[in-house]
Amino acid sequence: MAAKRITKQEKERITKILSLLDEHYTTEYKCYLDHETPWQLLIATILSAQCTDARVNMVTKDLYKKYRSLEDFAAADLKELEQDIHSTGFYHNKAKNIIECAKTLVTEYGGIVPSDIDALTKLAGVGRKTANVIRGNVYHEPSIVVDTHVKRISGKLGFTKEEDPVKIEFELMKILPKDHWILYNLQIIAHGRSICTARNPKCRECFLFNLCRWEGKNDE
DNA sequence: CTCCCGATAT
DNA sequence: ATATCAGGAG
Repeated sequence: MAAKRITKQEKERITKILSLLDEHYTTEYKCYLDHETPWQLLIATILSAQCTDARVNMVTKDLYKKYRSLEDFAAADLKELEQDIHSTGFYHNKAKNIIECAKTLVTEYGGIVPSDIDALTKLAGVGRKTANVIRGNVYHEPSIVVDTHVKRISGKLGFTKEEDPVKIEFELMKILPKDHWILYNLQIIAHGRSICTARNPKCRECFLFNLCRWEGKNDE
């Protein structure tokens, strides 16, 4: 794999951005989705598609009291589970996927969430983003999670011009140091929620203002 | 590319 | 009223 050629100035800009992110946000590998076990994080992440993590945490709080194991989810009644997760949206697909995913984990993986990217993405409702969340937060394997915030903000920062999440993932792997791969996602989510929001980003309050390449900066 | 979909902020 | 939220599958 040919290394992406980056100018010295660009490398310094990236280093400054990462160090400012470290300064303002967490440097812990602490996930924003509440969970006690790997399989709980997997289900929470499936539920998090197009839904705020605050909402997911409200739902999982009761969900994990009712369904105490993967076996419970595997044996769950579809309509009942749909009601249990209703407020997260996409509840038909999510409920169906969670049950199928739980069944596969119980019957084929002995109830253990795999760390292999291919094994993970074969599970129902688990795509590349969810798989990388598990790899990073459960197994601490360096991985780049490209969610809506990483996609939006990486583009604005000038880290990538790609639109496809997989291409963005590989671009970021080339320019970000490996020890920041997991952290980058967590910090960008925090930044994306507080300052670099999708609508009306608060560029004036942004500590990355002078390092950002976005041409639509609102700076009066 | 389209569909899935409720809750919330603007 | 509408855009957006830790996306994934057909």
